[in-house]
Amino acid sequence: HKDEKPELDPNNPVANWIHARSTRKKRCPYTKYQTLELEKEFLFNMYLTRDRRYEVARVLNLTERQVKIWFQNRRMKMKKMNKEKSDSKEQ
Amino acid sequence: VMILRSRFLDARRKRRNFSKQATEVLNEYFYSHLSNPYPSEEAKEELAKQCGITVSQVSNWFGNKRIRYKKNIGKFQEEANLYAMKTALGARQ
DNA sequence: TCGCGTCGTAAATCATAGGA
DNA sequence: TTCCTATGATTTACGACGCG
Repeated sequence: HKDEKPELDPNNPVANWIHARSTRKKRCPYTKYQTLELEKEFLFNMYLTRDRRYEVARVLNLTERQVKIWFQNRRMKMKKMNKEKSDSKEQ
Repeated sequence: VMILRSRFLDARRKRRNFSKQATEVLNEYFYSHLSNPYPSEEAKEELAKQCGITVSQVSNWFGNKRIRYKKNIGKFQEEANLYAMKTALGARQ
């Protein structure tokens, strides 16, 4: 499977499940300010240019990778919200 | 129609736990696929239909169930045995 | 080959439903 | 009513894979 397998015990039902690598950064909730600024930027444009990404990361004290991933996640959230909206309208 | 609509909107505002029957269906699938509890998109749609919830909610349920089960297998042992027995009895019909 | 896109998920955290 | 804990939803962070 994709992520790491910490267990090698074949009797462990969890052995073949997907597991996050131990090197993965622990999730760190962003501050209200960081989230608000990211949302404002997203409203301005759903996709970041290289320069905007650098600038947003600098101002919010996040890495460019974090900003890139935040936008990816935000687009997925928007997609999900749109789907739910259309699902509830039909039938 | 408007009643159903407003009921749905209310349900979104205030989360309700799933019905006992829905939880039953989800647990049956989970424990009978314990070595690979990752339902396909089609399976999720079928489960959603059976449970009267959305596909997203099915995904959430499996995500929560997998991590909570993994975090404390012992706590779920009794439940696991119950559904294993239920599956075994069902298979004989 | 790089680099950013989506998709599905892990794991942590949030919010609060519900029961003792 | 007042705590808790269980449960459903949301938020970060990646792995896998696609495409230009």
